[in-house]
Amino acid sequence: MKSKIMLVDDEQDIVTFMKDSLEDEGYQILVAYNSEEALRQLPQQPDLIVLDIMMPGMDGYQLCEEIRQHVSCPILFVSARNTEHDRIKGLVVGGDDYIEKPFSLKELKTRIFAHLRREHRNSNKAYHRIHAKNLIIDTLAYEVFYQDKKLAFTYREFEIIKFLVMHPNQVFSKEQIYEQVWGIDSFGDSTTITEHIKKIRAKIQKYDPLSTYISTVWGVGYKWEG
Amino acid sequence: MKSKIMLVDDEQDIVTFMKDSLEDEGYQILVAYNSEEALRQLPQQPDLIVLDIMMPGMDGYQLCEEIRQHVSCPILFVSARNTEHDRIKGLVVGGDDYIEKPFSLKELKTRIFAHLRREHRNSNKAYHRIHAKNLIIDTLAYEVFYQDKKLAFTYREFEIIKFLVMHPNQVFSKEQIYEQVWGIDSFGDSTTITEHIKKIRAKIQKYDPLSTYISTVWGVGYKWEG
DNA sequence: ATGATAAAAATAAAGATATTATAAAGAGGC
DNA sequence: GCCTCTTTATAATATCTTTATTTTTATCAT
Repeated sequence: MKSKIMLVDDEQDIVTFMKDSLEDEGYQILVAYNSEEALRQLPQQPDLIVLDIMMPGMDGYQLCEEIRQHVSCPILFVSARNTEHDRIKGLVVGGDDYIEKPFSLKELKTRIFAHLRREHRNSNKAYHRIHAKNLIIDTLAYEVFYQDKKLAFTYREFEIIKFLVMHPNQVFSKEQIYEQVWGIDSFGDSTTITEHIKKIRAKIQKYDPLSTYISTVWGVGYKWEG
Repeated sequence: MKSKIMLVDDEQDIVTFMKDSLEDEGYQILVAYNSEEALRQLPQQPDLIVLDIMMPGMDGYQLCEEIRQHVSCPILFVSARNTEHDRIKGLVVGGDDYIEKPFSLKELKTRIFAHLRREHRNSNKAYHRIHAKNLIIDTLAYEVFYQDKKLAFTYREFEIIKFLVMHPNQVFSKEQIYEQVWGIDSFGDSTTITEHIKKIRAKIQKYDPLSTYISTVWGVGYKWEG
């Protein structure tokens, strides 16, 4: 899946320069030569935005604040203005990074890469140990602990727990869970989820009878209580 | 909720300097004077890590890679080494930012704040939370809150609220609502909408008897007051 | 204006339906 | 053969829909 990057700068040469180079890396690029164009393209949901500060009309700072009303992706400022005050202001208005002009392409690329990787980490929640109430779920070792006791879950059970735990407070239908755990190309009856959930609940309840970990949202699905 | 920040640097003066200043800001601080200490404290799950590169024993780059096996929080490098190559390497091994020594406390604080804010944005998934007067509607968790109280809505009720909330101040006929919530191919009597609206109103009114959330437009339909 | 009338909406409660929980038996893999 | 997974049947609930009745609202004639 290609990441979408929006470049906002009134200097066409620099934009072209960045665009070509980033396209070589396999990114999909959206270009805007002023703030209004940028806002118009926002609905396309870029994964990252590179923003010049000095632009005619609405400047980069204002644009950034505006963008933040709608989108939470990383925003990198690029600017020739380079006092500490400028850098701080960039971060204050909602930016995530600040690169001085002139910059090397290599540094730009690396920073973009680092930011996207972090977004990816976040969406993946690649933590390998997740604490959830009184449980600790080790997604690599396939182990669940209640305090020092190890709870024994089967493969499917664990996969279900893992999936839910990684997206706490979000309701998933039986079908969604089935698809996630069994794979998109599996065909089978997702009523088996009900049964697995029951087993999971029973095992947890044995150690922690008071808390609810997986709750049923009637007519919708199941949800991990975070 | 205080954020937990871990400082890793072998220069004790600098650590103390940062620690005092960050504690003033209300952060909770963990201190490590070398990489081993840092790793030992990792299970305490800091929300952000500030990392010096040049340290005796395992250096900052190696430590960063090690940390990344376990934890996905933002890592800020702080270093006197300041070539482009150094900065890039920091990002490559999994860092999220690079601050040159000597740095101003103000810039350090601002960057820390910006990173934590981003984490917060990500974990909050604020896009799925709609604020409407005194209610907060969480479309992923299928939950509605009045201040801190959770209101219990059934599936259909929730879907109706969700639909109306997403188009505030716009009147929809019973048929339109029915079509939206039940699906275009459903056939049934949309008088059931009346009943559901009643239920919704009753539940909200229990907590907020003064405001009107859903108003009736006689002969036309219902409307969410935005 | 006023009151009668008709239409729409609100209410209440019972009946019907659908979803989930439970239990137990059967199938499949190592 | 044992463990896990899946299926099936049944029970328990929560939810949805319908119906009947009352109330509200708008319209219109007087």
